[in-house]
Amino acid sequence: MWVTSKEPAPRLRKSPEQVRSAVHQAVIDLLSDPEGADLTIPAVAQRAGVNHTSVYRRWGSREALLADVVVTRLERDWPLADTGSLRGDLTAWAEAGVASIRTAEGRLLIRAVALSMPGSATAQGERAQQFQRRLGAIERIRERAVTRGEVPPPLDQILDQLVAPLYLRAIFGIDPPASGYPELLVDRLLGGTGASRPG
Amino acid sequence: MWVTSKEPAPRLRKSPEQVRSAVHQAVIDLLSDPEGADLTIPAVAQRAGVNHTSVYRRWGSREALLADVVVTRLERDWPLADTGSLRGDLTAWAEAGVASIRTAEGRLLIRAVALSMPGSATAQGERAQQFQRRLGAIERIRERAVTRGEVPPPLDQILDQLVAPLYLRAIFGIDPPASGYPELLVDRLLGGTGASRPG
DNA sequence: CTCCTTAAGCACAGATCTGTGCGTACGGCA
DNA sequence: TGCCGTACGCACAGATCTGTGCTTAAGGAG
Repeated sequence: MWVTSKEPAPRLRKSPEQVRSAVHQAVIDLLSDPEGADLTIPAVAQRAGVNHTSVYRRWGSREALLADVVVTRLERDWPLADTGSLRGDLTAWAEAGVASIRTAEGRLLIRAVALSMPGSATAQGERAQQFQRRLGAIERIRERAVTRGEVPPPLDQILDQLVAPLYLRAIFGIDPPASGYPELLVDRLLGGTGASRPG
Repeated sequence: MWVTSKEPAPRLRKSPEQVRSAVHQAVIDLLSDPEGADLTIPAVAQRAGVNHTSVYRRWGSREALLADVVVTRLERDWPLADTGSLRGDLTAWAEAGVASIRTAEGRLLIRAVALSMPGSATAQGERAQQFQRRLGAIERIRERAVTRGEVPPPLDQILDQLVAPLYLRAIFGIDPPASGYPELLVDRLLGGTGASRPG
């Protein structure tokens, strides 16, 4: 009894880059697509068309994988602009954020920033630290402003009035006002028209 | 070969209320205590000294259990005050929030509000809706203000300037400024001293 | 072309989670 | 006191996740 085409199954193998790309996309898909798919490593691997051991060995854990995807995509989709002024930089940053929030993927990524942090209370310092890294863009904006001779608001205030609204809306899926939102936030932060100019 | 004390193991059983209480506390403990304990139902049950089937049958899923704990505790720890004025109500609400944020348990609960939502993008509407329920306090504060003849800021603005900073700090474990923070937030929202008085 | 390092795929197994059926303790009620 | 519904604990089992050892394909260096 012969089985036709008994070739030993070409076993086509993906290159490391293909694996990386496919797995990343699979994570996004699983976060987006089904209702409450629980983003397990076998599920990701299957969706990516990759053996699950490849994922286990490369990333080690679900947390690490998620963090990798989030950092990679967010740094690509929510970049740091350099417009030459504090107000311009903050507005550009907020605009990029609003644009991200308006896409399903963007909301998922920002939300995952909160989820991907180590979940314990003991690790609260870690979480703050990781988040601070994500806030590197804000810090650099402030530093550039100082170099220029501008006086930026303290980080706490930027957190409260610019970062927090964007993150809250992303996490809970609340649409931002239809138009002028980035400018509105920056105006509230810096004052009506241009209050942050040096003396 | 006789085994000494062959009594059939008294099989001491907890009452439903004891189970509920022990399980709730176990969830809090597991969220707080270890590094990255993953809050599985067996783990919760073991920590609570309860059979895991009890948890499965009563709550059904990890998500439902977490949501139950969060709602119960938050409504207890972050209540809604009635001070007789919009400014007073908002300040009291913010003060309660800051107090919660300063405790490890409070941060965990608020953070869990975000985590306990159904994780899919499709269910974004649901998440917003659930969050809106948590915002019932804010809505009631606004309604009472309107009844009094005051003109409260739109919900969006309260979200941006009062709710978002508190939630962001809770989720990412960023300590609020040492003193005067609730008043600071409310002042930014309503204006320096008492701008929300009716005409 | 050959060697060599890297990493993907396969087979297999232990651990853990999830869920079901059954017996029975507890509290309320007549 | 006896009956009865609720729901807790136990035993057991299927599914799924997590991880290991091995083989082998792919790409670069000499």
